[in-house]
Amino acid sequence: MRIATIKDVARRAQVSLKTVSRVVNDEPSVRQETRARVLKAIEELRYRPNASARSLRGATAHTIALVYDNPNPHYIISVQHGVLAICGEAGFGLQIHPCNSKSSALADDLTALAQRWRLAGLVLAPPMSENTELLRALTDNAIPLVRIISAASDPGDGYPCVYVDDRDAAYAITEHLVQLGHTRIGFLWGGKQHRSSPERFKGYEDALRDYGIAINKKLIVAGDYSFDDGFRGARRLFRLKDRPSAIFGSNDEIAAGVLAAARAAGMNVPYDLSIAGFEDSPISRQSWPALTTARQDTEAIANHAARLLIARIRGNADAVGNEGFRPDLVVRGSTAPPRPR
Amino acid sequence: MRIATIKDVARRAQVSLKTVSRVVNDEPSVRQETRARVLKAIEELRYRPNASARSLRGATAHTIALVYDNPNPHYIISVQHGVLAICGEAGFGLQIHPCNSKSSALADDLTALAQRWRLAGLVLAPPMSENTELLRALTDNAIPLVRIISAASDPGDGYPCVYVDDRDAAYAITEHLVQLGHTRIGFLWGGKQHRSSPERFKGYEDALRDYGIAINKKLIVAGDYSFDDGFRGARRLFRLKDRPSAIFGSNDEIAAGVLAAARAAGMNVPYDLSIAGFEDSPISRQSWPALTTARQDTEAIANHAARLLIARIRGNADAVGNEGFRPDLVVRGSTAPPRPR
DNA sequence: TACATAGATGACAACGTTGTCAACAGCGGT
DNA sequence: ACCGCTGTTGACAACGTTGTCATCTATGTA
Repeated sequence: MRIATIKDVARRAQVSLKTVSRVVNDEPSVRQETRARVLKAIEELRYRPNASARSLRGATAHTIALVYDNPNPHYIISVQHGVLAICGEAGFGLQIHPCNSKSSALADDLTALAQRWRLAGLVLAPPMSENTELLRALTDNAIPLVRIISAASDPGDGYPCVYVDDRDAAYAITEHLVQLGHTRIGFLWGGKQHRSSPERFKGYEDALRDYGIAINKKLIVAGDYSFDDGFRGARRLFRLKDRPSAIFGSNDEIAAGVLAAARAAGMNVPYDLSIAGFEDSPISRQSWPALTTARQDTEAIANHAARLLIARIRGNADAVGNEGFRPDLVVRGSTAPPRPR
Repeated sequence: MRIATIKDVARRAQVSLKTVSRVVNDEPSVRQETRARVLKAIEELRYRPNASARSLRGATAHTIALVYDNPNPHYIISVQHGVLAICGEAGFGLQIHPCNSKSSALADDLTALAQRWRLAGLVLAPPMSENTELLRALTDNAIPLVRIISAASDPGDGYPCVYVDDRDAAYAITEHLVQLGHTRIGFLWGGKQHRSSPERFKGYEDALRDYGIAINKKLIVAGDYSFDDGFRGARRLFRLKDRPSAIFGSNDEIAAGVLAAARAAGMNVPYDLSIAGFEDSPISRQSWPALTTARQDTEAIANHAARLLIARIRGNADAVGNEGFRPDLVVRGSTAPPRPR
């Protein structure tokens, strides 16, 4: 069965192509009666505008891309759904584009992608969103973009963004541990190329300083936002003469790794060791005990990013970022006061 | 900077539009020398064919959609990446389309989607792939599709598919438990609308029968492929007078729920209780002890589905499904011989 | 009555690409 | 010299839509 075109609708409704176009695009100056006739024809023929023709006529396709390189499926799916929801409302399509953030050809790849599909713009997830060189290359090619970054405020570098205050949330988590009575609190870093890592560390550092607890470098271990790194990092901390009584993992995966290591070492969480994560990903709820963490409303963040991008595409160059998303502390069973010595 | 079109290339290479088109599409009958001249111009102008124009000219866009309604992010991401890899090779774009498998408007939604974007075809993930009514509606609208299903062989109902032999793998898992010495083996069902659920149950049933162990209905609990159902189901089994010594959860989420319930009940896994899952999702590795499970190579399965779809789109209507994917048993720390009474 | 004004509608071109067909050159065979 | 072939190239239309401009009608005003 041939798919109906605007021509078929025009013939059936006894009007010109242009009038149908006007009805479809909700343009004014169509008589009520005419509009009704056209709508009826559209309905009867099950007419759907051809996106290819539309985008050929206009300068760009009504499609944006989501660019990411992040091993965390739950996070990515949330971002995807958040962006998709807005795309759906706005009549935009979405292309997903996982890629290698370390590739030197990234800028060329993305430019080629955008040109090939005449993409209207890009949403960049971390860590791509924090690669200034890339941002400049894309901007030089006049590709609209919005990025999701970790920062306390809009960095004001001219690249539009939606920002999440990881520092503040990490502060809250550390504060929670301190208030439980912990003073020896381990910290496991996330990946270095993610800006969220130093932000979260800063929150940890600031909280300790504010509560008058000295930073102990031995309690701080590098890592890469992975379960295995959490496991290894925890083992390293367990070998210290003076073990930490609490460990703050830079994300839930790391914290789950710490939990596994604690279990392997025969420790009883939270009594022998408190553990906190970050993100409120499913793994934090599906551990036993469930992990204290910081809830990030990733879908809302992605909603915001997509809305911002589409507003800019539509010509509202002043459309501005958010007032700042701030993850909320979620206290669960993995944290408790330290065991008295 | 304006994006170069085929016209610009033609002008610069001193040839006609059509000749450029021939070079771009690797058509024969272009002199070596001409081809080189055109390629040079393409390079210099960084020309990229406009996908919208191409698809407007042809019958459909070079874009397919992946349709799913599955709460498991790891599974979905794997399928996405598997499909994307093939799309990349073949020069196809991908639209992702999460949806509600229970929606009655699903067939209409998908038809509208396909028409609007002039999609070349659909890849359907479970459980959409197992909804015959939907398949018929799509086929009636001449929308090419390939589905990923759970079955021991191609059902031969005319809808092309890639199939995964869940029954066989579930048999292997059950056999593993039996061979460890378990005779009271609990089974937690997955979601009813997933065809994989009865398949996995069948594997459990068949193995028990083959080893002469009577099926005990009390040990079989309904569920929905979720952690929480695993938790609840396990608690129910724990209340039995004669508890199972092993529990087979229909997927890793369920098994992780069982593990949490066991932990909450103070049991020592695997000595007090053996637990097995299905899928080899990250949660199975990130539990402690890590879960015995069946490894599904989801990306390879998705690769295959995408290849099959694209072959059919390209006119090879006889392109046929796989020889059957069969998940492999992966033995980890969560299973051990039962404790002697 | 004439005239300006606004509202409704349509004709037409253009977006970038590819399929169809025609043109032309060079070649070997009659 | 003529024919028919093959290989190479280009002119042109068409895909479905929307922006531009022109036309036409009805209405209100001088």
